[in-house]
Amino acid sequence: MYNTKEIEERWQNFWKENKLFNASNKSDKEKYYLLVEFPYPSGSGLHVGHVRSYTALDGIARLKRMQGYNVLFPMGWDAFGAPAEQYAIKNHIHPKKAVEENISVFKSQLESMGYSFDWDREFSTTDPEYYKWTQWQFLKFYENGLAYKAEKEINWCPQCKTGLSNEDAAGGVCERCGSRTEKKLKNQWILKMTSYADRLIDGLKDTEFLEKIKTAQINWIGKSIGAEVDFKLKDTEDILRVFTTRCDTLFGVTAMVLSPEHVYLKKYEDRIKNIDEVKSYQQEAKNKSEIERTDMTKEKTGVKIDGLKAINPVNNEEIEIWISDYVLASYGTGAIMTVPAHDERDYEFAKKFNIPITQVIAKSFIGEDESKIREDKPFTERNVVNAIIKYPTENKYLCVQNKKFGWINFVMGGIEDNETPIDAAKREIIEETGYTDINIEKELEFIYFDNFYAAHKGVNRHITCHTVVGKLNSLEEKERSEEEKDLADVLWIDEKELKEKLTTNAHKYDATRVLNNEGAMVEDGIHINSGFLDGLNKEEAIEKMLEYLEENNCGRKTINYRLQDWVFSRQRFWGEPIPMIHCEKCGWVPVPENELPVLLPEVTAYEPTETGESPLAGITEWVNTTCPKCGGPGTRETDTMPNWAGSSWYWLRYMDAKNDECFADFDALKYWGMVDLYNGGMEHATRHLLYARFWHQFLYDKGLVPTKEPFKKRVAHGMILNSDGKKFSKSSGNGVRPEDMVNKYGADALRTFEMFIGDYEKDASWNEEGLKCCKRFLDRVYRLKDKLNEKDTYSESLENIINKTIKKVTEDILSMNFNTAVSALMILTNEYEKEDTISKKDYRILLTLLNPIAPHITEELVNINNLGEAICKTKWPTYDESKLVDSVVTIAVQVNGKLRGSMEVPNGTNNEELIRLAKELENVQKHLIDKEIIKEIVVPNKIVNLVVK
RNA sequence: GCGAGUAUGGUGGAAUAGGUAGACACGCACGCUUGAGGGGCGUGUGACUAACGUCGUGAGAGUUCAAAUCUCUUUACUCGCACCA
Repeated sequence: MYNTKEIEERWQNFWKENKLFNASNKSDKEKYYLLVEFPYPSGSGLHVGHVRSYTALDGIARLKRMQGYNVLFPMGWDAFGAPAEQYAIKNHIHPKKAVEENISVFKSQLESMGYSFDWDREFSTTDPEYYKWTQWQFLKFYENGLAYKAEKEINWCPQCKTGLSNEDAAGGVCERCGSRTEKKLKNQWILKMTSYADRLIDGLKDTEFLEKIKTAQINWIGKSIGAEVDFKLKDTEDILRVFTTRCDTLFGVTAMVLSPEHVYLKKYEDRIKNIDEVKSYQQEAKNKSEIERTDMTKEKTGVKIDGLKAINPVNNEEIEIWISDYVLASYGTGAIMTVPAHDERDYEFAKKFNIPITQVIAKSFIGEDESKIREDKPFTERNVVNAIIKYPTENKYLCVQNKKFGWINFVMGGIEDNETPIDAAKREIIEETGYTDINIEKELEFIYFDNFYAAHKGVNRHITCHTVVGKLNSLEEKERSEEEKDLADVLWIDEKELKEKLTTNAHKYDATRVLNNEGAMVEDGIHINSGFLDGLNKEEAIEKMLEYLEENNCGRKTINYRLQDWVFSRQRFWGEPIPMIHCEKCGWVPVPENELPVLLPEVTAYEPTETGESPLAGITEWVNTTCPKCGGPGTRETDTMPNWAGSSWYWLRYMDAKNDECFADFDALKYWGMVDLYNGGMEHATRHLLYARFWHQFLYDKGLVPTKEPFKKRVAHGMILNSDGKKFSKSSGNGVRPEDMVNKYGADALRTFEMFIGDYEKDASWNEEGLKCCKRFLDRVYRLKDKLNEKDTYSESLENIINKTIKKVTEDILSMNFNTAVSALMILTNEYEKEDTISKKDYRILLTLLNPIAPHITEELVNINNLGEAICKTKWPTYDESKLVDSVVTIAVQVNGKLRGSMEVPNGTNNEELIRLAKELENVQKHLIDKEIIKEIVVPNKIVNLVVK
């Protein structure tokens, strides 16, 4: 019928020759900046996943251009980094050469898809003209004290022989090669990203990122507000500083725990009597992989330090100090105070090593239910025990039901002065239920408070509850007193029903604690055993404790972040050289700006070295240089930047890509401002976006860019999965190559299909049948040319649907609901097919609306049918509001909310008339017989509902 | 464990200021076209029922004249973070 290849090439050349998609930096038009993450030009070529997001934004770009915007829609290459280097090593070609080849494949693939990129602004992060400015910006960080060199334990991948950021080595596995990472000390360049932590959170307010992206970033930064507390180290001048979010629990501290890397272990080596044991534990921790260390299912380990003790600043108690690998060196101060009563991990540790557990917070049900007390009666204090007793053989629990009020609860009663809670429980069980063969196993560790009106004594009880747990060995019993029999019935309640049937929240709480076998008491409550904090709730207690700590100079309010500074060094060849020179006399000296870029030297071997140094370290003629400051001998930094560096400012370069005076002219930066819409994968929601925002915020602070934030709106496309719903992977060899699909069905069909495949934000499974159907749809559009008549106005019968479709397609594309936009165009096509003939204008409007998604075939059809100027040179259509209204509407008629009929009426028929007509419907009348209408509900133009009785 | 999200026919998915659930497709069935295949065209297609009807948006409650949509509870799956003190 038609040759897609021929048509596509013709129009791609037409766009190129006429430079139709080049954005101008000077224009009266309103600007619109669309950005897709620039690809990594890998050896495997373009993926169907790329096609999805590029087509989506291309559609928006084409539509916006036709709407009269000056659209910037650029493309470039993120070509530095380990994968390009690995690829080069594997295929024995220079990375530069490999990158060039890959880029040319990628570019021709992109061009064959018909994307409307402004190729005049293309660049690669590996171009010296680009990385000159990446280096220049690094120097700005350095000048402002935000780049520093530090000896830092890094994640080391023995396979790739390189240092990795925490991000690249998440979970103790190298992101690139999947091998286990080790820890290694290295002197690294680090960017002080943590000093922007708050800004990175606050700045989100100025963006319209997807909510889930905002939360992901906030979680990643992991801000937590707490306090530093200084414990005196007994018999020394030192203090042991810890970070805690719960300084209110300081009276519950029963141990201190240091991370195995803590500096005091070295410093006080001589005092530690069991230093050998400590050292071997440190060694063990070091040898463990990150995975083993962070495996939460494993049991806690640790060693008590014999010879060091800490002093609790609130009560001067001496506290034992331990080391354990559950305390991380990298967070807070690398040491913690242990409050086993109220922290799960500390509880587990304490149980394992028999560390005392001191309850300092008690759950309280007081004030929860005012109806339980009588305001006119006095309060009395009482100690009470609840007995949770299991049936001898089944999962049932012993309860009693009050005959007068119906309340159900566990056996409970007061504890007399000479009794333990266990004694009291036994006595009460015998009295209340008659069972005698009782085995109390334990008393729960944590008490709680409750209150109620004790009717038989005429007083309100303020009770302190102890809970005991046990079972009956047998159902042996003795007769209960008449009084008890009158008061309550004995019930056995199944484990599953327990929480529903128990009356009070306090007893439900007890049931939960026992059934779930709960450990630490982590809920909020009232402070006890806490000196000046007793009786306070959590917030009050934290505030008061902070005051105390500050007055006594032993602590202060502090904020901690999960986010860490950005390790900016890589021991690799294929990256931007870090433009620093080391001089024996002057230390680290920046390369003068006029000597930038520091070019990568030509080398023959770029494989990483066994020593862990960058391959650059071996090239003495490159390394040896003179110190820019004193003129003496100097050596160049041989580490290179991570591949996140080049992508941390690339959107700025697009604004003025050929500038050789500066990274981009300030007027150009001002003209384009924020990226209006930035699309990329969810996998970049934290790392790339945070690095990019950090970088941009810094440039803003230095007055180098005009906006606080780089991106206004960020969206994320769903992945294209294979037909089994799994990720495409190289190893399983199930990839779909876009060029194969283009050859078979054409670029337009592939574009249309990937837009129709489903919700843009959700993952979608590849299915070639669906692609065929989209090709069929385009064929149908093509065949409509046979119905053309000579008229140049909309066909009257189609006017309404045409206007509706203009509205729908415009809104849907701009709101990224591409699937429903395609669906609307299919519906319009169906309508056209029902007509005997269609006008030129009818046809042209369909082709125009379809153009952003299928640009080649639509231009071709306009051209061969003499429908006027090329679509991409014309205005995007607007709809006529007055033509959107249907003259006749269908009204659904319901009786009691159930559909009983429908009727066609003129639009705007009044309510009385609608009700009258509705009642006349045969099927409706049937349901009105012998019924009285009590309510008539009308939603104009939609529904009539008759409520009958 | 914490955080976020998702759940609708045989399938992909439509429909949320609450208002005819299943648009548009795929698949399937039947028919027409064709020597046949492919392709095209047409009709039908949530379940149960002979039918009137009844049921139906993961499950269970609730609010309402009316719930896929709002509230509460709950299950499963996906993603992110995870011994973060």
